[in-house]
Amino acid sequence: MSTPLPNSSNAPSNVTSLVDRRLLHETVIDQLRDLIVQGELAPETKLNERVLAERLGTSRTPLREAIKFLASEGLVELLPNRGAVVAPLKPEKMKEVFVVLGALEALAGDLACRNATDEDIAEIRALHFHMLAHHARGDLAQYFKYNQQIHSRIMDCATNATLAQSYRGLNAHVKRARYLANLSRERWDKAVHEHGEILDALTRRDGARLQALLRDHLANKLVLVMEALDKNKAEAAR
Amino acid sequence: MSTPLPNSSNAPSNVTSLVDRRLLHETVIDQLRDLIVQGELAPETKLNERVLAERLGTSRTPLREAIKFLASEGLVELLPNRGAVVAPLKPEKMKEVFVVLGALEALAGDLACRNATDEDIAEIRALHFHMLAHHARGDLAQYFKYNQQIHSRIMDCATNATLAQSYRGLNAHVKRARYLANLSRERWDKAVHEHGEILDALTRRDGARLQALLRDHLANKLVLVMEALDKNKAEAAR
DNA sequence: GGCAACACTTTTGTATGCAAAAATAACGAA
DNA sequence: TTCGTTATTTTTGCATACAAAAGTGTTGCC
Repeated sequence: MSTPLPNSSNAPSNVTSLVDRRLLHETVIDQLRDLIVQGELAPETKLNERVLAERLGTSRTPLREAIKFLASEGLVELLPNRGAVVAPLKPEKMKEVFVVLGALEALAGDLACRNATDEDIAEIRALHFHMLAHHARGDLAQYFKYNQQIHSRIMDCATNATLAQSYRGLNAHVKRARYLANLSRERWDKAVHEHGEILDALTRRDGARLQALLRDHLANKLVLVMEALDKNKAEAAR
Repeated sequence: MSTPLPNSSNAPSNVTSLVDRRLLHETVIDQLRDLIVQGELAPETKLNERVLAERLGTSRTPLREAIKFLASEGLVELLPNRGAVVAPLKPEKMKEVFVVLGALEALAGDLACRNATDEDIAEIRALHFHMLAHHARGDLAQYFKYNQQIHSRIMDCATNATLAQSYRGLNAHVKRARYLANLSRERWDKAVHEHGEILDALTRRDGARLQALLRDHLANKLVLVMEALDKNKAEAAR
């Protein structure tokens, strides 16, 4: 997968190629995570080591290490003596994740109100308008992208790497459900409106208010995901 | 947890020994985590694969898988082409962890107030008195044990496995700092008093109050750990 | 003595090999 | 047919082997 820049500069050889310090099993972790989050590997898919290793152009050893890593993140489940599967998308699990995510985002919002610079907030406002543009155009994919970026920026403004990491891990689960969403225009408009309020609270640095807004925002998103999950299940049963 | 009833019936032998389904790399994960949390492997210790594998009576392959798993939990750090080290105990990191842990415990407390049965609370009260006993006796180790159990029980009462897992992961970091504590009697008494209030709030199922108490309790603990960390650093520099 | 270049050792990262467990297929009896 | 049993294949789990990188020591030069 695209060997990154095979040292095109004619630099002296003692420079231990600052580019490809990337380890194979780390790229495998990222690739595998992407496959799962993008839904390319559907929930409950069995991860056949031989096949996957070949697909990723590596051997089983780094792949197995990557699987263990992602197992700790919860994206895959380890079945003793039966390998691993992509973690199922259970409604019950989703509820749990959203509750925790709500607490983490609320915390991030509160911290962000204290720690964000005016430039940070300006940048989030810019992203917000980009998002509005894609909403107006009805471009869901781009909308999601900027939506994620906004939440991600708020998280960054909290300046708590540990918080950010916990968030990312749990958010990966939610991202998997994204493609199910199939947002109604009404819901979509509502979510956008909520984002407006979120931006306001952040601008006013009203931590308590922002906390509440983010929690609600997530609760609404949960409802959406649950509906989609139910519909999906109904279709599968049909 | 708890392998469910190891086949007490005299069933035919085709039942593949429900007891030792435990996989080697899983036991290695637990062993290694323990070594780190108990402080047997001090922060920043280089994890020599050959040596460690021998020590744990296994080969490098399962050990490396375990290391990747714990890296995702944050207990070890991966250094590209240079192996792995036990994650350092940085004050900055501790602050971060405590903030997140505060949010998670607060959430757990709130949920516990709604979901705990009266029996659950009775059991926590029992543990509380055990803890008081060990406090009275000045037995710090046993005190810590029951202290942990109480917090752990509250977490269980929240009945959110995802929350519990996030909590455990972060709490592992804190546990590592435990042996540094060197509690003054005054501080200790204060912590015990806080626990009394925590039990009260839980008994009255006052979620808002319990949240605040747990957050404060953790904030106080952070102060303690920071002092210990500073003292430790000062000694190391001397 | 200090330091740079080189050879050598150790350690990590990846691939492969092999044994045990699980999945699957083939077979036979009710 | 359907179920249960057994043989075969596949897959996993662990150990080992090999190559590349990092680490260490030595030599020679200033």
